[in-house]
Amino acid sequence: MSEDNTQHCIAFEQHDHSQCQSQSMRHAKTLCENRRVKLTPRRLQVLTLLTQSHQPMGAYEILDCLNQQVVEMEGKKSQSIAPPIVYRALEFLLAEGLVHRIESKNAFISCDHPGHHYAAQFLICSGCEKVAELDSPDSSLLTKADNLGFKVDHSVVEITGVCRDCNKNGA
Amino acid sequence: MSEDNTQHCIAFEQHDHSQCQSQSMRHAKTLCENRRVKLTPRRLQVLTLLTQSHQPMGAYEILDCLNQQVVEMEGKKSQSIAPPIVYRALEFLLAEGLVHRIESKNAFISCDHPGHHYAAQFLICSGCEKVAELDSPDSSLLTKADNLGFKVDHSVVEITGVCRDCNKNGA
DNA sequence: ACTCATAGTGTTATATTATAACGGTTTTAG
DNA sequence: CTAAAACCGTTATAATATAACACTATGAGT
Ligand SMILES: [Zn+2]
Ligand SMILES: [Zn+2]
Ligand SMILES: [Zn+2]
Ligand SMILES: [Zn+2]
Repeated sequence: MSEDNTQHCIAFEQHDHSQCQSQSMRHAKTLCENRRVKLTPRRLQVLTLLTQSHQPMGAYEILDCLNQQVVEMEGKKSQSIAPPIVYRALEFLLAEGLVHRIESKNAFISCDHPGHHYAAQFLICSGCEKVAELDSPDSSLLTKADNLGFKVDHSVVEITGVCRDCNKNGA
Repeated sequence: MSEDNTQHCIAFEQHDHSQCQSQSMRHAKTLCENRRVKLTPRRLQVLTLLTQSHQPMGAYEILDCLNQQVVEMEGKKSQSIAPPIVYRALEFLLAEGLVHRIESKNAFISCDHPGHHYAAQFLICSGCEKVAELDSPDSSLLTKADNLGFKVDHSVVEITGVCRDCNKNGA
């Protein structure tokens, strides 16, 4: 059973995030082209916000950002955007595995590792509020479920605690 | 690593539930006495509902039951109970590990295995809507987190799929 | 028994998160 | 050029959760 224990949690580590972000966006575009699904301007706008922050955002937080951008673009005249617009974009992004929902925070985060989105696993630091996706999800749980004759559709794994950096600093 | 694979998920199995329920209640009472915390009438009332159903209930579903009971007791005259009453009872029961929150359903379920409530793990059947708590939670995930220098406070593990019975029947 | 502190309860109002329903516009397939 | 489907925008409302305040019961110390 001894799997590779060298996990990388990019969101907890120093990294060139502007490159990380543009890579995510490129990846998303390719993925949508390959699947013949449409990454429309709205969806792109929401995904861009999420990849930029690299952290969970609430639906209404995203909504506020969109409205900000509307003001900047069009000068304060125009109507403000309504919740369904955000939820619909999120629905698409979730379905394509480009975004995950963090159930214990009612929030959404862009996927770091498209490919195993059906079994994403997260570490959530209560110190710095950062959330990191495990890059090699643990499968022993799913195996156990399988042994019970349980056919897995989707798994939610969210571990809350204090990350290494916050442990160092807080001590 | 080869752990015991003989999981029992009592909520998915035939069992004498009225005995299961009264045992849970006895256990809760003893636990509260030992800890010198008060299982007040309200808290008892909410816990009773949850152990009776042995399934997740939403806060407002619980609220409706309470109001039902008020009507039965006092004849329809009296005021109806308000949300904070339920949420406060739940807050207590969660803190004592007598109840778990199912994040992916915004619902609450009584604990089958008081003792490891810090690391409960659930199987959620989308066929029969039953939810079962694993009686020996998998620890390999928590170990991985630990190896990353992450101090775990609380873990949420909720696996959605189709249980064995529903697989049989649905095929 | 009196007094204060604390924990529990009840009530009102409101915040936060999410969806239903409808109509218009754009895209796509035939 | 249509007709169907997908997408978008808007209004209204549903579902979930908490803030704030006042009252009551309990308990410890005097
Ligand atoms: Zn990054
Ligand atoms: Zn941290
Ligand atoms: Zn039972
Ligand atoms: Zn089932």
